[in-house]
Amino acid sequence: MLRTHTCGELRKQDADKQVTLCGWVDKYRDHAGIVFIDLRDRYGKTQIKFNLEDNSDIQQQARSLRHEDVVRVTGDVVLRPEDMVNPKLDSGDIELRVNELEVLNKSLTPPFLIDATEIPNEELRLKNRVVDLRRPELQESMMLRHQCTKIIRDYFHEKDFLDIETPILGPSTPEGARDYLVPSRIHEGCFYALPQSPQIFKQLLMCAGFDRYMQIARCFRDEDLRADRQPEFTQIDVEMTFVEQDDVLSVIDGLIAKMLKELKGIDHPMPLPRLTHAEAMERFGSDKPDMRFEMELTDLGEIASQCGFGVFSKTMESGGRVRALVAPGAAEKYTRKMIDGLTAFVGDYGARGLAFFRVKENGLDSPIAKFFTEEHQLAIIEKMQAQPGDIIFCVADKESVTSAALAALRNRLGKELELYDPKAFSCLWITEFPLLQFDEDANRWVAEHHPFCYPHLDDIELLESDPGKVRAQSYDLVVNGYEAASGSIRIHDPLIQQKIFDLLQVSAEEAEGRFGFLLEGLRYGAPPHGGVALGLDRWVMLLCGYDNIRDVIAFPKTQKASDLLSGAPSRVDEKQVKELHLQLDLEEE
RNA sequence: GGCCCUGUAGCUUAAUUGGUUAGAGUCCCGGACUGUCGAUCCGGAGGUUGCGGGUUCGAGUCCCGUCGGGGUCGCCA
Repeated sequence: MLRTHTCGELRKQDADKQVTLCGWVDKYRDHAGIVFIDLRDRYGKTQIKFNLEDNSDIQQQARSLRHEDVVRVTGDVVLRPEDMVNPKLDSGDIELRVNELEVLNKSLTPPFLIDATEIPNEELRLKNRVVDLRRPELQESMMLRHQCTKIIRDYFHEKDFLDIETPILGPSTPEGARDYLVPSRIHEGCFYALPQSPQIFKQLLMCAGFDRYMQIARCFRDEDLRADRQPEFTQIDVEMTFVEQDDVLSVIDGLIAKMLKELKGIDHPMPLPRLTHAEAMERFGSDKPDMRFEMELTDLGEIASQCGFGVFSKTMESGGRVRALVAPGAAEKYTRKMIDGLTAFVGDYGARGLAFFRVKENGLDSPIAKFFTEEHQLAIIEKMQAQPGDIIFCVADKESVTSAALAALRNRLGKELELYDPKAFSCLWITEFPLLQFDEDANRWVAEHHPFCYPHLDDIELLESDPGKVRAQSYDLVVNGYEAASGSIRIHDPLIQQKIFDLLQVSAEEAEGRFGFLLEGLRYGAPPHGGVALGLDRWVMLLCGYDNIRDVIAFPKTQKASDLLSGAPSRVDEKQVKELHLQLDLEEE
């Protein structure tokens, strides 16, 4: 080793030792006669000093050191004078009195400073990711990510799970997200697809008797990006044999308890609370409600039907709904102009308007209050359990719009009104998702989760009579309003699997062609099985307290799915294209 | 595909809302300084205001287009 110690480990008790450190020049303070440098590596910082009286040659050389130079220094650990101790530094009791200096690599002037209190814009950071990754925030998020996967691997190992790898080059499957395709050189006109998840392969591992499987698996989806979505991301993929839903959930409960305890010192109530999909939609308008605060939706349909406000009564007549939420103490904080902003905001979710009432001691204050009798006003206040100073926001529309708009409004108000501790964690399971959803455009049923979910046992008969009412044995883990895991009990019976494909209008022939290898697996003694996949990136993001997944990925992609560091994706040689039997149809420049 | 925000020295930003030579901090370069730790002090360099066009006597500022970055709706089994 070129060093005897790291920059983070020297303490009082190391005084008088001769040591060698390597690291980056973090800060330098040149006083002519004495030069101080904070030397940095991933373990911490140690102040090193060059005294003119000790060695004028080395001291002279030290004066030319600049940010990010890489150096190796040897010297004596000395206690700092008592009044020169730096309490901000873990190693602040000591410093290194250098008597040998080797510049391992002189750095160009970095595009931005590592210790900057001002964070450079993200484009620049991504282009210069190597420098960016030296920033303490990213160093910490990478370390936390490692701790996280370490805990996960240990946990599943202790519970007899096997880590088995599945193919990256697989078949393209028709349902679901858009695939990233890889053309085959050997098979003309054929393509591999990168996995959207190892779903089918892990089911086959269950069929093969591996009983308990886990993998930290990279997944790829060629869809548009979001703050919490990257085209390639990492799942903690889990599958178990001879289990029911409760078994899967409690294994994950144990993992979450361990992660929150060991990484954040949090004792989350266990088992994690559960809510059916139907109840979540009714109470929060969302299948991923942020449970750090209350603010539930309330149905005002009864009053809306009777009132004199045409928008409300007509919505009810046409089979829509009028639902509302209470923004506690918002009456003073939200001006008319700000409420107009909220109206535009819910417009993004399809709501054509946002009715609001300021709650007073003896009634409601609103441009539309005149359409409501005193009796109705009091009934609304009673029903909403509103207090003077609150604002009641209502959306009247078809049910799906009231849900989407009010759920989004709830999240926004919760944040703006500071209704929760941003450092808190609140997890819950959402269960019993609908198995199918009717796609109006395609005029057919599509799988809500994926086509391998086992229907709820009580609903099997509905598959024929009323497919939209069939609940799946599926579940999502929601953390602070983010979908942090998702899974289901799978179909292990090829006949039921075929029935689902029929409903999805996937013909037997097509199913055989696309999923034949799964169906075949199910035919040779497939055991009941089920599993779940956790979004690792999102978990690390939440554990770090970030609202952006890129800060927990070493080399992330931009919203347009390019890597500003490597330049991917990029054009390739015509020769490579030809070898793959492809022809590019590009516009001439 | 839609909507919104954004782009000014290497970096973080200001520019009195269309008005003189685009200002500051930091970084960088030079000088001073033997106990700093956001070192301090003095001096210097550093700008095609992303790019292209338009309106105007005059554009960093307004308009159109375009490129990059971000947020979001659709999309994401």
